[in-house]
Amino acid sequence: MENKFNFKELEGKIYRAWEKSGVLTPKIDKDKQPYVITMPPPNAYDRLHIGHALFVTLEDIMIRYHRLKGEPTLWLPGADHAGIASQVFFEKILKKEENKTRYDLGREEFIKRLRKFVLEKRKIVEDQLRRLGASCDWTRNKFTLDPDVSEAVYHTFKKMYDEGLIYQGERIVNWCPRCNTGLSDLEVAYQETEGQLTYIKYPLQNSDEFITVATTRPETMLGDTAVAVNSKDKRYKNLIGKTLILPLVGREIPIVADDAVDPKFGTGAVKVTPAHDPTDFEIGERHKLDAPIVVGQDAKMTNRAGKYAGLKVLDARKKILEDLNKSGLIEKQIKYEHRVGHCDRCKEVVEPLISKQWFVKIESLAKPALEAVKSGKIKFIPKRFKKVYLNWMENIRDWNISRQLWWGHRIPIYYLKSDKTKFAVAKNTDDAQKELGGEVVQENDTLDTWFSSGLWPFTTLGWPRETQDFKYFYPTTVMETGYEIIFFWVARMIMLGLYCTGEVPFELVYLNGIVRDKNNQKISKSKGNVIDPIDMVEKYGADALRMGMMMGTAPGSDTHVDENKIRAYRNFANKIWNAARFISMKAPGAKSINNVNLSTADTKMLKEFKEIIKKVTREMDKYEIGQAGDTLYQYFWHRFCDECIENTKPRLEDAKASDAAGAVLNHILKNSLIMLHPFVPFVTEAVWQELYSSSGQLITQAWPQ
RNA sequence: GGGCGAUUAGCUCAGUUGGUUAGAGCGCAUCAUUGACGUUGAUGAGGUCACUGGUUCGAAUCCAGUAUCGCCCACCA
Repeated sequence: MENKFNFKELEGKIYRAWEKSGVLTPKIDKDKQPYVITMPPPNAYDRLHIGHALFVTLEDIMIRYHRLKGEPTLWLPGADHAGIASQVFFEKILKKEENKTRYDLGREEFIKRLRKFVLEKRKIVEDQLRRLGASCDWTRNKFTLDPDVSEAVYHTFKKMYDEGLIYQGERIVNWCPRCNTGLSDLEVAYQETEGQLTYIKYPLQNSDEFITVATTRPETMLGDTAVAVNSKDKRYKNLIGKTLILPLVGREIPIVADDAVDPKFGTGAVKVTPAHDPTDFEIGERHKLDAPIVVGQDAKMTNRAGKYAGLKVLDARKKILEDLNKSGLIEKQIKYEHRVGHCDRCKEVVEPLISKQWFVKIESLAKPALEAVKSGKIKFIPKRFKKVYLNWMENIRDWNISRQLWWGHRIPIYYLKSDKTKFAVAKNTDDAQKELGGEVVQENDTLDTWFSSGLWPFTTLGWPRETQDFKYFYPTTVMETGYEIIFFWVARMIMLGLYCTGEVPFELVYLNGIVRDKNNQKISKSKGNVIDPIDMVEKYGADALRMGMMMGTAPGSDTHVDENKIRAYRNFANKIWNAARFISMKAPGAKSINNVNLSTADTKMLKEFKEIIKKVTREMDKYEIGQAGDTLYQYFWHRFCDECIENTKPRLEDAKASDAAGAVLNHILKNSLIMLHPFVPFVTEAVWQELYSSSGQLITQAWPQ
């Protein structure tokens, strides 16, 4: 053996051996309970980041542990088409390299090229997963746009539509002018922003009086169709029903009573812009008000904005304030902290505006999803997220599933060309034509990526077909993912899982935290603090990175990457290697501990080791992974190496004692390798091959008892 | 406005049914070294476990409150 663990040379070979041997593919054994994790599919187009390294490490540890225990263990890998992110990313490349937009290429060509791009990138992602040591079953690898997955998506959409759970609605959605699509409520991040609250006077018709309204968005006044006051507000009681003249526009608008208005805020009178504010939209519906759209999807003023048409929102705001000021209609302006919605993806300010979108009626889906968690059918680690989930689920609102994107599952709705009010859900154009009896055109929108992601635990197993995989491996065991996507993903999987299959999609939700840098900053490209996990693998080995990711972290709490820490665990991998090297030199071919005369020191060591086995097993079963890693690290290095081996050295040189001494060291080493294997799979496998595998068998020994 | 989390060594963090001298990594100090490993070993410095009160034979751990920081949710314009 070399005097160092040569991870650079060995890791690739070892991974290939795992993959080739077939151990990553479970054998279906009806007498055994399988252990199943569906991997959260990384975005196919993008390299893995350090957050992936964390989840890969945790999941691989869970998977390898159960595989070593002899359970049929499936870790199903895949990749996500990541609608918005991929499309926006590719559009940027297109712009940069060819100075073209997607419209220059047209839908078909754009998708064709993007698909090619994504499928190429996906290979890189898969290779990176291998380099991290992910022992997933590549024979079952999936992509969210695979034909069978798309088929399942269609099947679900159709079922939901037929059962009245999908409807089209024209209502306020959050629109991202940069991504050029509507978003769900979840995809909007609100940020405290310093703004101004402007008090504007709206004159009463045929009177010198006026009502003052307060707004943070003066430019939307062009789309005002009423002013609302609380019916109980004495100040305005006499004015309800009267008419105001909308400044700058000259339009007549009514004063209406609506209890959504808080009399204590501002002046107690609210300008109502149904097309550009969710609350106003509702007020508008209650009072049957018009909803003129004055801000367009490009975040510029529309033709309805008269002389302000074409101006960007902020420019229009400035101009309007100037004009109001000239007319003496601004009562005052005060500084005001308020929340402004930003696109979760690109950070652009979102515009709430009316548009036509497809929605999922969520109530009937949410109920069983609540129950499954309340009853404990699905458990959370750490427990506190159960409450977070329940709270969100109890207040859930309908889900906007349409996106004005090209990249994704195109909504399987077809309109009759001659009469667009007639449409049908169909698998393809031919079917649609048959059904509608004429030329058809497909809906332009695609489905929210999370719609297909929500089906992931079972589409990956062949559902809706009653495949052997689906019957045996579903429901899955663990869903391990980040707490930041509980609502986006976990909640949707639970709802759709119960809806589609009638069963929970998984029994346990294990949530990991966010990876931060050593200054406690979120890792992000814009902060320039990214650490490429593959760089770390190259420098210190995958085992070291894995240890660095999981040691000292508790479930659900944020974790820090620190190159020093990773370096330290490279030393640990090397320590394992050298302990083995020493034992292989001094006690090769050792006997079994059952066939030697154990000294009292030996029995003591073995007894202590048994305790360690129990402790590690207990911790693993409770998913205290960081704890189990720590126990093993401490034991192996500071007990086994520093004390057991050191103290045994003289006995190895003593002919009378060397048999027993060698047997004990080998026994402990061998079983330690098995227990360490989920954490540091490469070095343990390498050592195993050197010491305990005569013909290349891999570590498949049962977990020690 | 609600909810949650954090506060432990110079730094970043573990410490999950309350139990002897509170741990790790990095950093620091002294010493050792042709020895499985210097990617090492030994020894050591460094902690009023945020604060206050309570429960208990016993509290970093349980309870109540306070402070600071952070996160999430929410249609006050």
